[in-house]
Amino acid sequence: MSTDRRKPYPFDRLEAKWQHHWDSQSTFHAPNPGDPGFDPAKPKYYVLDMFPYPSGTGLHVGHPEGYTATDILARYKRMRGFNVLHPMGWDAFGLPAEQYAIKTGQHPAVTTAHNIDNFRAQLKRIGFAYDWHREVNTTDPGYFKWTQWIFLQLYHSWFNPATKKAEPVSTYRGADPDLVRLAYVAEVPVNWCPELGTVLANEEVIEGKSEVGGHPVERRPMRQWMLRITSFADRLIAELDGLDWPDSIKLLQRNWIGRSEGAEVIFSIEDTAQPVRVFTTRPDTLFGATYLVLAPEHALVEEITAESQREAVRAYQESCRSKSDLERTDLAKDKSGVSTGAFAINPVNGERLPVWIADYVLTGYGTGAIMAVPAHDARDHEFALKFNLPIRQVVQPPGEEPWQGFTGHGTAVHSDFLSGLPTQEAKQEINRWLELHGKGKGTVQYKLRDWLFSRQRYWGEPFPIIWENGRHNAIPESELPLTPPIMEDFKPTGTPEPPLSKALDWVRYSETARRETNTMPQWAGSCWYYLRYCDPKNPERFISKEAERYWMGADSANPGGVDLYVGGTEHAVLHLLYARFWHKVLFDLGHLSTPEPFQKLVNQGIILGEDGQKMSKSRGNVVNPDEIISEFGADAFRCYEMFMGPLEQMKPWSTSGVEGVSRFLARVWRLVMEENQAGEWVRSAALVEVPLEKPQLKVLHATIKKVSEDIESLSFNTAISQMMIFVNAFTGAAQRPISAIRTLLKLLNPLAPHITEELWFLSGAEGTVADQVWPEYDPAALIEDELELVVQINGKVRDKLTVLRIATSQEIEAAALASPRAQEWTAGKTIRKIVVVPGKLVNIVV
RNA sequence: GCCGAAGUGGCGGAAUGGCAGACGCGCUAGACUCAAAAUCUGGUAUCCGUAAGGGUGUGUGGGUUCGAGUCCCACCUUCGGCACCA
Repeated sequence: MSTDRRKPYPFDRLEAKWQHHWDSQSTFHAPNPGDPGFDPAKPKYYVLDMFPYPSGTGLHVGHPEGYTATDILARYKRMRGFNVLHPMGWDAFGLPAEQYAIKTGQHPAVTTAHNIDNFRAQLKRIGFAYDWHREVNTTDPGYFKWTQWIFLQLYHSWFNPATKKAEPVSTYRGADPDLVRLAYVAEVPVNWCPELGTVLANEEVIEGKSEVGGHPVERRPMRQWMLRITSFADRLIAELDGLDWPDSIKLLQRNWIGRSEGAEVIFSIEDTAQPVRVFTTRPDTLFGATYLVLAPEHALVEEITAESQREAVRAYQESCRSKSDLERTDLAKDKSGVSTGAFAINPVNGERLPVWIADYVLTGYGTGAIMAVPAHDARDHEFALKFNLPIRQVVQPPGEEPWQGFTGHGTAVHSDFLSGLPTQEAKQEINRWLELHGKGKGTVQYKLRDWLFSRQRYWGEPFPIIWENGRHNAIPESELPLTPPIMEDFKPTGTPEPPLSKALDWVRYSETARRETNTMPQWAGSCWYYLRYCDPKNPERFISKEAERYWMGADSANPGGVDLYVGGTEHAVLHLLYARFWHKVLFDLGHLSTPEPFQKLVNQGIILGEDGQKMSKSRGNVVNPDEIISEFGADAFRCYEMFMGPLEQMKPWSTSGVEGVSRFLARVWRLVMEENQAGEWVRSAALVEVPLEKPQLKVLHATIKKVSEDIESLSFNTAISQMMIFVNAFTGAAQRPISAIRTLLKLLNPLAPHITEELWFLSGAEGTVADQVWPEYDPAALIEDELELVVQINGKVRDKLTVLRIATSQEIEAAALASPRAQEWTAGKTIRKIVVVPGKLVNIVV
């Protein structure tokens, strides 16, 4: 494809012109309450993109998919009279910048600034209607000052189980507030990645390897900052209900939080003072327990292990410790474990149960100990078979299924006072019994763990914390922002000591106090950026009360929060969960007016390469948006991305598809313009002020209706189809009514803003399209006097019939029966039934 | 293994239970042209038939209905997520 091929219309010139116009006029600046130009009569609309990490490789075609969708909504709502907040910014802390910096010796701040300039230029080239006055950057001290401030809110708060809310830690009545803070320090087994020189969150470890780079990850205990997100588990589940999110994403979050109801049961251990607590979701099977299993790391193992087993237990613990997570969680492997030689007493019947340790029991979940019921649990069953432990039925399956290995609900058997009860009732009964006898109680467990919040990196927000005499303390708010030290060498130390520990002057806070040298994870900045956009330059607060109430608050017409949030599914769990958590804490503390940040969420599907495979450098199927824009223009690029298919769906790229959309835009161009003898574009002589013919009127109003509805429902592909139908209908006309063409320009403007502005101007209209009011359709124009009906015989189309719109069912029936084809098909047959669907069809059943 | 989403022409896809395949790509014929590109006009699921017309057809098999791509049941395939969570 030659690049000097003649352009179907001069998009290169006109796109640059309008981008400059929007920039210089601040066309899409949204005023806050109190700002000049603010109109309190206008409703607000907050439409948000997931801001990008400004990588060195620049924008790929996946970014603009979601960004174009929100841009269409922003421009559409603006024409509908809304005050639209549509901002963009940079999630610029993070590992790649730091690693690139280490490789090149350039400071990450330098490369980050360069990458941001590149991203901004690329986005402007696509013509997005962002309010660039509101740009935020998570690495800007004016921004991360407030990230640190929010951390201090967490640090100074606790979750009051009585009120189920975050409260200032001063309301805590216990002795040591450090035990309950939402931000706390703990010695926890963490995912240590030697290659990256840092700890990773569970979420950042995929199959025992780091999500970034795929390096091996091992577990080791380390002192870390944690955020008590588990306190909010119930609310994070419950408050999903009111959100307009895809059900699949809500489900993903619920599964991630992983709430399960069950019971804690207390087993005493022979010859030991300490009892073992186990968690089970099937307390109804307590009579079927034949042994206990503790996680190898369980605190009681040391105490209870019999002398004879001490050696074997120690060896097993050692082998587990050296295993990577990958090996340990490999499902294909055999069950392993050793006996401790100790015996537990089943509280319900006094039986002696051997106590084992095995790595299929995890330290981090429940109590780190289980009662094994091999008859009715697949893992226990496998373990019992391998080690020849007894298997005892206590549930009778409802059908013909064999009881051994049956894990469903049935009826309790061989279970004393539970026998005969259905599983549900048996659970309640045994919970009552346990509580009555002080042997346990019903509890709830979550898969969600507290959020491991510290990283051993340079390029992140420093914690506003100092250490003195082994105790941590917050620095005063007046010392924020706490900027990282300027360092020549910010390489990982190779030990768990973070790079900041090398900046000795910075670390030294006072004679006796030292700074915390960990930094926050990349998630921190993205947890609240949507709030900062509302009031991006405020030096006094992270967001002013007024701005928060206006953009995020609820009113009678609006449940509050961001009105539309579009981004990829890769953030369906972590980012959205973390941001909701912070939002709830800030809400509880009275800083925000609604408990949920994102009212409506839409996930765009990923764009595959032309070969139907995931785009990747190694496959060589990556599409560069810059090249597409150079060849076809930004409008064609935008429209093609929207025309590919439904927004949420995964779909392959097709460059010839871009050509098709480009042809469509060129046809729009030629509705208004034509070439003269000299090959210059001049206003078309066919464009005149004439009244519309009836069929034209119908197409026009059908198009207004369809495009309006389709934009509201984010069905941009069919909106474009309808506008193609419009263009096809008007292209052939000898005289093209100027009013109808201008209406099309308004409808097309949100999708293709440059060409429509230029044609608006060239057609001699006043002002700009962006400032026009969105057109309304006239239902009367869609009504025809005569309708074409389908005549079916036994559900098959046999004829067509034109009837008056006002015809009665009887008249339609008669006309259908009289039609020649119906006569043929019904000849000699009995008519059993006639179904008339007004405006659609007649079905004759013979 | 569990959970979720999806299967429609050569391709991307469209279709409040009511004419399956809108719109676009590709292909194809024609117009314009010395010619090509571009542009414009028409055709394009499949089988039988010169045609008129008819049969078949939305992953597979059943069902509900006057009527099913759409609703119900079972199954197959693909993709995504979680994964020894007791």
